[in-house]
Amino acid sequence: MSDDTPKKPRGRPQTLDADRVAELAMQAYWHEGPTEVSINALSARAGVSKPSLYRAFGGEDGLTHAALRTYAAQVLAEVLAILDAPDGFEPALEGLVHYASESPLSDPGCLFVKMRAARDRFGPQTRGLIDALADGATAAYAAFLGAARARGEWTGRVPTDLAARYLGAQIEAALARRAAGVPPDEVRAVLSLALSVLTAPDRPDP
Amino acid sequence: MSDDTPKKPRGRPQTLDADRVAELAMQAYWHEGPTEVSINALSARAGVSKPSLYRAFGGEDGLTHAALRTYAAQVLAEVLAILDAPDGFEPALEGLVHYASESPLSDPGCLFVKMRAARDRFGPQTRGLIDALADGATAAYAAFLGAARARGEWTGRVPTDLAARYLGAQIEAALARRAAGVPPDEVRAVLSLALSVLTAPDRPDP
DNA sequence: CAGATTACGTACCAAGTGGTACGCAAGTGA
DNA sequence: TCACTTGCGTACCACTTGGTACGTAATCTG
Repeated sequence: MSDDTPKKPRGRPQTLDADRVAELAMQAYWHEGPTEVSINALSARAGVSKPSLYRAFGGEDGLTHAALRTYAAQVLAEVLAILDAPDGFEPALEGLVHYASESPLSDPGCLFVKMRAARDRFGPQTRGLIDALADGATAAYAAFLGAARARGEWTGRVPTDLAARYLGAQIEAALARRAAGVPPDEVRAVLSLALSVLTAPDRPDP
Repeated sequence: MSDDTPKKPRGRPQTLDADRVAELAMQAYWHEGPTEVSINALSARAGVSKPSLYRAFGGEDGLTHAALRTYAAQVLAEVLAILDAPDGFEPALEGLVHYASESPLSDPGCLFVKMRAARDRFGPQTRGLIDALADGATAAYAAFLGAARARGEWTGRVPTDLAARYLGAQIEAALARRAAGVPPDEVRAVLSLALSVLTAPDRPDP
């Protein structure tokens, strides 16, 4: 037990900061679109030679994987934390709407949504991470709605699993429209209207 | 007055059928995604030399423009005709839902939606057509809803222009999800739920 | 000091991109 | 028949893509 021995490596010291590069790649993919940024451009912008990139990430798949991983840890986690807010159902939902429609954080859209849309342009690692994150998101939505229902804060008639998929679809659509340049207040108006299906009281049977 | 004189051209007779090529390009862009099909591949598949393509369409912009034009005349027109169906509001809406969620016509998604999403990858002609079609679609939605309201078939409380944008956004999202491989019945479920906002009777003030 | 070991970037690779120069084939008119 | 006009495709262009072979610089061990 102790492979944490900090024995020094023998050769030339490493000067490439992989985390910094991953962060930079994430920003580039996020703001300009993952299919619009080439490895050539990225290595030039990061001031790092291409072979160094390949050494650190093992190819384009590794790079996109690292970028999405960084995004998930840095942005998605924070967003999903909204759902665990202790204020209850409707404030949490309002938090989600705010994030997806008008938050500056979502002004360039959502890297995950963009990568999901271009899913089959990526390698196996990245695809796997995309799928895992997608599953995680819908699971989080389902748990959120299930808990709200259990607490009696949500009394909608829509089945929980459909509502979870619906919520995910609407958030995703809002983020896509945001990335496409639709003004925030219009995105919000449409999204709020869509989610009113969940929050609206049961309509009386005719 | 008469430039319809059918005087024969003097040189070599033209063998390239531009309409056929445009149709073929449309199919390729539609089914495989407009950014996934290169001019090289297209000219090879059409059995036509690249210079011939450039002579007929004047470059990639002209080709994508022609493809989208073909799609609009051949598919979009038919879809928008659903809105003019004489059966009234709800059947027309149901027709739209059917088209966007489960019709085999929308199995590969919608070329217009795909090109709109990749809008700034195209040249000025194509971009112009994309914008024009987008305006036309929202105008058609607004006219549809306005007419239904005037006829008293639609009594929703949502303002007409918001409802039009909402309808457009939901249809577009459904088509995008369909192209992404989401199963038809799930697309339908989500879309129906979303549109129930429009068709649902006013909820009584609490 | 002399090896051994490691990370570095220059300079390359094949393949693909959109786009075109140019010679040649196939017609028409005189 | 012969010049002229027009459409056609071979064969190229410069450039970008993802990816790598290889010489060299920088460090540790002996």
